[in-house]
Amino acid sequence: MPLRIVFCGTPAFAVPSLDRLIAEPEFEIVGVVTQPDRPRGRGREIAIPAVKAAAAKAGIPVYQPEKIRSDEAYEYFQRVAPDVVVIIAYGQIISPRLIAIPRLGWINVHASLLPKYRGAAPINWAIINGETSTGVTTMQIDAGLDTGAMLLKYETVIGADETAPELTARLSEAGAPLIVETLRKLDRGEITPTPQDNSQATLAPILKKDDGKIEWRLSARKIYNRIRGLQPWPGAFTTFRGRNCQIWGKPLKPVAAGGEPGILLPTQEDGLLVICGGPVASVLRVEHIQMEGRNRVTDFEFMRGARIHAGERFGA
RNA sequence: CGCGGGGUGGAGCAGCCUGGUAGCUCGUCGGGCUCAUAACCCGGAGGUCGUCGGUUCAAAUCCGACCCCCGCAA
Repeated sequence: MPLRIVFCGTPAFAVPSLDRLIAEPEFEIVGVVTQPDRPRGRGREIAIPAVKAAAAKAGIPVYQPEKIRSDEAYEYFQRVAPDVVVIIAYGQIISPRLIAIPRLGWINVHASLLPKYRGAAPINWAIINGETSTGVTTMQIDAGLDTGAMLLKYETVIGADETAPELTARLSEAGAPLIVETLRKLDRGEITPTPQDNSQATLAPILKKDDGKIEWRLSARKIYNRIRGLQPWPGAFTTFRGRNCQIWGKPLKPVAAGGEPGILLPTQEDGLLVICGGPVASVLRVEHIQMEGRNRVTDFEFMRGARIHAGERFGA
């Protein structure tokens, strides 16, 4: 008898795990639950969740409740009667009565080494905080926010220049074999859940637009961590001549340059530099910039069109 | 019908409101200067001004439709 699984998930991060579970004969995906199709992005066009597309491709029935805590959704889970529910980046809180339904519980794949970075944006905050390693943890869902007992972990080094989308893709792939192994061992009773040490817990709250606003008083290194960690949204942005602009760049080693953080230093050899703060003054090399309404361009191209005057600055 | 900005020689921009010789920086080609240079000087080539239609004696510029790109918002 294959293990009967209901899979809950929404964005692309969950797809590798779903695909892997579908491919394993010892598991049977009896249903996929995902968020409703909703208007998204420019033009407010209705977007189909990545998980829905993947489920449809495999011919698995999809259920898209507006609220998973509704009576209707409760009845759905009772009727389908899974042995276990796998939930990855679904996007809604699960109520205790739902958690109680499957005999093996609800198993979550979380993109951090718990109890660090509980919450919606663990990958982004790990990079923003300059962590050098992170990972994926499988855990049992309980009533709290990513507080359940841990099952298996995968650890990996964060590349010095790795961006959030890159790390997301890697951890997404890493989650697939981990969830398979977790379910397999859980079914055989080969795993002892390990409670999280709450005293070590940290939070990774969902990103806000404002998190991307560049504070030029920070060190170039910290700003760089934000540039890497806040992709693809909200990105790291500032203002130039009263208009918003997205910034990509990296710290430049030592450059003797004083001045207020945010001041621009156009150079012919090293491109567009910006004075940053920190314990000692630091400098960020702007590699690419995108003014609102314009395409993303290199700093050299930007300087040609913008004609930067002495003393001009970002974020003024 | 969510809000807004933009598509101008190879690149980045100005010009549009207040229609009438298409400008600037860079690149490119030729020449000059220099020990030398991505520096400097002189000269040249290169543009259906996103597409279609309308108004006008005249449209990059005003009006309409469409295509593509981007920011906000999610």
